[in-house]
Order: sequence, then C-alpha cells, then structure tokens
Amino acid sequence: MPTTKIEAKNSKTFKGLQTEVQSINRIALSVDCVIFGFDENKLKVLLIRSDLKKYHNKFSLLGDLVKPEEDLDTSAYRILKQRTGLNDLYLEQVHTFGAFGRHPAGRVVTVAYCSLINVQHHKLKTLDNELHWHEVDSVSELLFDHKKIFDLCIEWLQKRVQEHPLGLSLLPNKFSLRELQNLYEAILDKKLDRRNFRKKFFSMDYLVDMGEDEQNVPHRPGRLYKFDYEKYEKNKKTWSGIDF
Amino acid sequence: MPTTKIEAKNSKTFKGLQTEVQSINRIALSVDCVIFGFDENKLKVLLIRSDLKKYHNKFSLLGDLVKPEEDLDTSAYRILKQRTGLNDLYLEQVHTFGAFGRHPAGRVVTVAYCSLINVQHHKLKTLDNELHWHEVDSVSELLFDHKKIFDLCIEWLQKRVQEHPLGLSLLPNKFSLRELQNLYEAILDKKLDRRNFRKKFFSMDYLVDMGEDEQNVPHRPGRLYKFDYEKYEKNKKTWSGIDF
DNA sequence: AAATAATGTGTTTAATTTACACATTCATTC
DNA sequence: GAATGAATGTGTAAATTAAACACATTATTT
Repeated sequence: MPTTKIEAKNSKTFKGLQTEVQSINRIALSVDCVIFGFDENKLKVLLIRSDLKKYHNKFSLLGDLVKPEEDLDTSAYRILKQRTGLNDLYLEQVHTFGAFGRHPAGRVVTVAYCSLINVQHHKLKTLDNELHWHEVDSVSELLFDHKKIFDLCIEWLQKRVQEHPLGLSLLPNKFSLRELQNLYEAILDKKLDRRNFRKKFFSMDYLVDMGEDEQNVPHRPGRLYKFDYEKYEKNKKTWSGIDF
Repeated sequence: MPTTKIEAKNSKTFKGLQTEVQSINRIALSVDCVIFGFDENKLKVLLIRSDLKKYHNKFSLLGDLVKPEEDLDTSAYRILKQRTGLNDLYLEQVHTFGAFGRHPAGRVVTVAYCSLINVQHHKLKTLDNELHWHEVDSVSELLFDHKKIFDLCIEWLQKRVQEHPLGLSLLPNKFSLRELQNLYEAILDKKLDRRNFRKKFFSMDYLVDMGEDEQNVPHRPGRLYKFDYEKYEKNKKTWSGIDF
C-alpha cells in the first residue's frame, strides 16, 4: 500500500489558476486530419508533401495550429475546408497525441481527426499541387509521429465501419453492392463472402433501392442503392453483448 | 461543387512555425480524470468539491494543467497519483474537449481520461478531505462542462466493458461471479440473466478458479476467481462482424 | 449466336444467444 | 440439530445469427 501524500483539495485560487492558464503552462495545440478516400477499389489517404526544406520529400498529415479563440472541432472543419474545399464531410475526433518530444518546433500537442470523403467529387482538386492520394498499404514513413497517428486512425476506421455506417460516406450517393463490398474489403483488408455480405446489409434494412442500374460497366450492371441515414438514426442499436 | 480556394501547400517556414508554436497560438491544456469505482454494488465516481469560492458546493472532476515539458499521458498518471496515491491504475484517454468558452479562467482545452480503481484498496484515503465517491446515478450538476465529460465517459465505459476486460480492475483480485455480474449490471444499468452470464464468462475461458470460496457472507459462499490477463493478451479478438 | 463475366438468389449446417427451473450448499433460526 | 431461508450452481430446448457453399440470370463483348 503506497504511502504517498494525497492532495486532498484543488489548492489553487481562481486568480492563481487564471495566471497559470493565461501565461505560464501554455502549449501549442494542433489538429491533424487523416482524410480517407476510396478510389479504384483502394483505400487511400490524403497526404501533403512537406515544403519545409528540412523535411523535403516527407509526407505528412494535413494539420494546422488551433487558433486561440477557435473551438477545437471548428478548427478541424476549417482545416478540411482549406484543404479540400468542402464542408459537410464526415469528421470525428480520434485521439490526442501529447508526447513531449513529438514535434521539433517546440511543444505541440495534436488532436487527430479522421475524415472520410468521396474521392470522385474531389479528384480534380489535387492534381497540380502538393496534395496526393496514397494507398494506405504503401504509406511507410511520415513526418514526425504522423505514422503513429495514421496507424491508430486505420485501426479506428476498421473498428468503426463495423458498428457505424460512416464508411458509406466514402462512396457516391448511389452505389452498387459490389462497390460497397469492395469498400469493406479494402478497409478491413479481408475478403468477404458476397452472398453473406448482401444478406447482412439487406437484413439491416437501411439500403434503399434506387430503381436504377449501374451504367458503363463492362458486364452486367448491378442495382444502385442509397443509404437511409434517417432511418438509421432512428433505429440505432446500443447493446451488443459482452465479448472479448 | 464549392469554389473555395484550396490551400495547396503548408505555406509556413520552419522558423515561422516555431514562432507560432513558441509564442502566439498557445493554449492552456489540462487533463480531467473520470475515476470510476465500484462499491456496495454501485458504480461510483470520484469527485472533488471545488474550493474556489466562486464555485463552492459544486463538484468537479479531478484535473490539472499539463506541464510544458510533461507527456500528456504522464500528466494523467501524475494527477491520479496525486489524488489517489496510486500508480498502476487502469487509465485510458477518452476524448478531448475544446469548445472555446468551456472554462471561465481562459482558454483551456482538456483531455478526458477514464480511470478504474478498486475502491476497497483506497477507501480510507478519502475520508477526511474534499474527495467523495458519488453514485453515478445521482451525479447531476458539475463544474463547467464536466457533466458533459462525465456523460461521455459513462457511455465510453458501457461500450468498453463489453469488448475489453477493463471492468475487472474495479473488482478485488479475487472475486465471485456474483460480484462480477453485479459490476456489469451496475455499469450497463441492466439486469442480466445469471446463468447466461456465467456461461458467457466461462466460455471466454479467462477466469481462473482460485480454489477458495467467499468468506463472511450471510449465505452460501460463492467460488472465487481471478482474471487471466496474460491469456487474454495472447488471444485477443479483433474481428467482430459488421452490425449497426 | 456464343462466350464471358459479373449479378442475384437459397439452403443447409454450425454456432451463438436467449429463455427458463430445479437441486445444492451454507448460514441462520428455532 | 432440524428446519428454514437465500444465494450458488448447473442443463436443455428454442430461436436467432453466422458460415459455408453452387447455380441460374443478365448484360456485354466477341
């Protein structure tokens, strides 16, 4: 049983706290976005080539410092907007990385967000600048601790797509079941049984038949569906069962 | 299709970045710990009465500012150590709260951590100070946005105990199945079938029979078990299946 | 018209989850 | 020490869910 003295109270005055908050003890805070896309049946991530000479040829996540009067979430949306030109992307906070030596420019704690975007809608925008879509399989080295952040976000995504339909925001509004399955296979890095996959999705009963088929495919076209987010929001599951 | 100009590059020099990181754009960063305990078959949370006159009689989570040269995780462990006297508690980061106006003393972004401790081992320490165990059901008003943080951590816990054995760190090393079930019922706020609960836990096959029975219970004593963390770490599941 | 390639569908089996009841053991009470 | 009370400990049947697996259909291409 440890004998350490325990601090019984918050021993600070409000003024003292204000001083600490407003002068000392400050830290730079940043947001880094892991932006996923899905194209050519591959899961991709949007990276930027660092233009700092010190780090030329290294790619990094898209990030920026949080402004002093900006909500943290707003900051993440701002960065997305700046980089992709879009609001209304799926965005979720994943984890905060705060190891002391993680950034060479000084103490920077960064909050990682994952975003999912439909590559089809943004393909043109990345052609002639330093932004590039990379296949997630081939991401090896990134700036600073960005590889660690990226790896955690991949894990997060794999888990999350199994219990939440966020993955669907990587697809066009209308999609075929083949596209959907390709997406899941790409994210989970695993082959799935086509019949069971369909059965599963149909039984969840959130797919709406659009009454149209695919066009311009070199084989029999598949049916197109959209996802009924409204219905999903109403029927969300909560309890899944103890299992580990 | 939006027409916003997209920032193609990180347009900052390293020096410029250093300036931003080291002078302007700094923010106070804190850690707030939601410390769960389990006692008298109730899920409890450790709160502290604010000693700031402005906020007397309000309870708050246990938190402190992150020091400029301290790892974020280290910070959380330090706070736990200061408040409970213990290292080696289960601790996990949950979410970062960064709304601009959340703290009256200035801009403070806080990282919420959940910690689980065995109340039996620490009961005495909280008797004569401002720390109190509260039943989670009866937590209503907390300082600042701490209720929001607390609510999220409860949700987090409910989900997490179903897919990870962290809940067991709320129990003594040796525990009966009844205690285990009471714990799960308290956390999930739901009655569970005793037979199916046992079957489930036995089938996961991580409970080790200690060859002893409960003592000093006013009825037939139950068998005592411990959890085999080593085995769990080896056999961890990963894939669970698409379902939402 | 034939060949190709992917879509679309159903059944059987196994595994898991749920619902449910009675005998056993220890402590307490009379 | 016999009877009572209260919680432990166990098994089975039914229902649901997941897994494995094969063939007919449709549009395109040759």
